[in-house]
Amino acid sequence: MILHSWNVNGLRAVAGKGFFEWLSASDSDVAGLQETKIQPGHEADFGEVQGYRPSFVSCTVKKGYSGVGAYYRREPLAVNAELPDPRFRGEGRLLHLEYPEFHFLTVYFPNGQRGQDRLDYKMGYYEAFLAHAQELRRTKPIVVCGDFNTAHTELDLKNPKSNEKTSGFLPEERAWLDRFTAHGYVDCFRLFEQGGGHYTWWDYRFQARSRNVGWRIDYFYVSDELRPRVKRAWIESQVTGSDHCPVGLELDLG
DNA sequence: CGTAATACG
Repeated sequence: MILHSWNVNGLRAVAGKGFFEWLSASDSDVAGLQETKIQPGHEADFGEVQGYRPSFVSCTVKKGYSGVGAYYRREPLAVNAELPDPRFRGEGRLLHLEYPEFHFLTVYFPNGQRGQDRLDYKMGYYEAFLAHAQELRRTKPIVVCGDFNTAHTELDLKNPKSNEKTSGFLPEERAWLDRFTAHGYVDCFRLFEQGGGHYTWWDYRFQARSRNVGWRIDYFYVSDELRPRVKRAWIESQVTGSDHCPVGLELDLG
């Protein structure tokens, strides 16, 4: 089973820059998307295509903001939107597809760079998400992918020193990823690659991408019950169209 | 610099 995650930074924009060609060639069973920026009611513009069915969670509080979704060719048992905690509903940040073998969660975690209020919201979202994942995990294993908006270690961004006070590499944000992994969620990419220089996001400014001045902030984590099933995890850094690139996971479900 | 609406990342 092949899974993908991609922060597309506007589905309308990437649709004109090869998104559906990428999906068709991806061999993906489920592709989770973040920052779709589709408004409520406009989901029909991005319907079934090439054997894939879509599901979207739009932001209901800001036009053209946030939003997550998925294209899948394997039908889920159930579909849910957003976290149960009412403080963290409405921005279109979580899509949950339930499959027989696991819960598939795709998430766009808040960006904390706009100010203290948004950093507080991000940290609160992290805690509420962990509680929700732990609750779901009581029934079956978890696969979670998406834009976590935090680089975990010094290996996960080009310039760790100069970003120690930047949201996305703050000690408290990194400490939450420590806590998350301590609960038994495995960073799948790191099962296969321990070196630095592997990134999933590059600033549009300063020719950051051509210079590979990037951050690894898009991840696949699995709860450790699934760790023996992880066959492959990778970063598709050659795929353009967004300031993020896709990441992939292959599971051997036997 | 870029998306999509004039804010946000």
